[in-house]
Amino acid sequence: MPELPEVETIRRTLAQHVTGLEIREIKLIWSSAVCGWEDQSFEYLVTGRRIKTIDRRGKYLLIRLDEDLTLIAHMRMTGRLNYYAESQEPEKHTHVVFQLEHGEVHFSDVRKFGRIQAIPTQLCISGSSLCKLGPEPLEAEFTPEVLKERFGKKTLSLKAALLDQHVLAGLGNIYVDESLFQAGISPERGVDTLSEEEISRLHGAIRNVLQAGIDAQGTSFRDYRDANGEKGSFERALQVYGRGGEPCKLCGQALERIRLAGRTTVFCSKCQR
DNA sequence: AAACGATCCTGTGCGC
DNA sequence: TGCGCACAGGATCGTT
Repeated sequence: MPELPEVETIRRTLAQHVTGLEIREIKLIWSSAVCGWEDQSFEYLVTGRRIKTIDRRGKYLLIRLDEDLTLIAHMRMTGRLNYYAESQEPEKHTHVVFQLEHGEVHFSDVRKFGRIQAIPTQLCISGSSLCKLGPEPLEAEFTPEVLKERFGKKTLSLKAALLDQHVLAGLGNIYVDESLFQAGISPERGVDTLSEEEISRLHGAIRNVLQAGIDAQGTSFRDYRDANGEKGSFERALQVYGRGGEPCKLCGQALERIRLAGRTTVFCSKCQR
């Protein structure tokens, strides 16, 4: 499932191929995957525009086009953006094909949850759901003090808080469980029970884990691929995610597997307090 | 206001 | 071997 490290990897691999290229034609195979601005169709807005840069905010990919238009793409669980230098027949779950002046980009999604939306760039700053997102965990402005402030007066579990994109942007089920393991803190703890030292440890663990994920080009537990169709390698470094019942790599005790905040949660009840 | 559950989808993998 | 069902999960919406 693309979380921050996976979306960042897609951003980097896609940008290498498509920066500066014009979008010549859109093929909509399943039109619900895209959404235009007001009554204008997605094809009308996007066709003929040039790709300037590609940014990322949390798990959102922001494809900046000229004339101040932005494509906001979200992969949800199984979405993919693939670049092909040569024209390709769309695969079974490909919903949109962007034909560029060189090559094409295919947006595919088995579970049909991913979306691409075209909106005026200024609306990304005020007026879209993007401006409600929490801070970027890898930016210098994100400090332990900011994390504490984001938790505020909430009383919910750490698991629920860290999955909430309004608290902190970019974490999903994999990296929340991994961060909490590295910090040695139980996902069941309320956010209001952490000491200063624990907040600081959690902050450091989140940044470590996300950076390691990016360095490994993401986690390909199931469906994730980058824009070149390559898998990531971070699944080999996973300490807890997907390892319920298996021995903890630190103490050997069997890892707990519970349901928390509506998500499968794996942790070590001995190492995480 | 905060927190929780239901919803959307389809492929995978399990049990019988 | 084959069938059916639970499960996986991010964000949004509605309800408590």
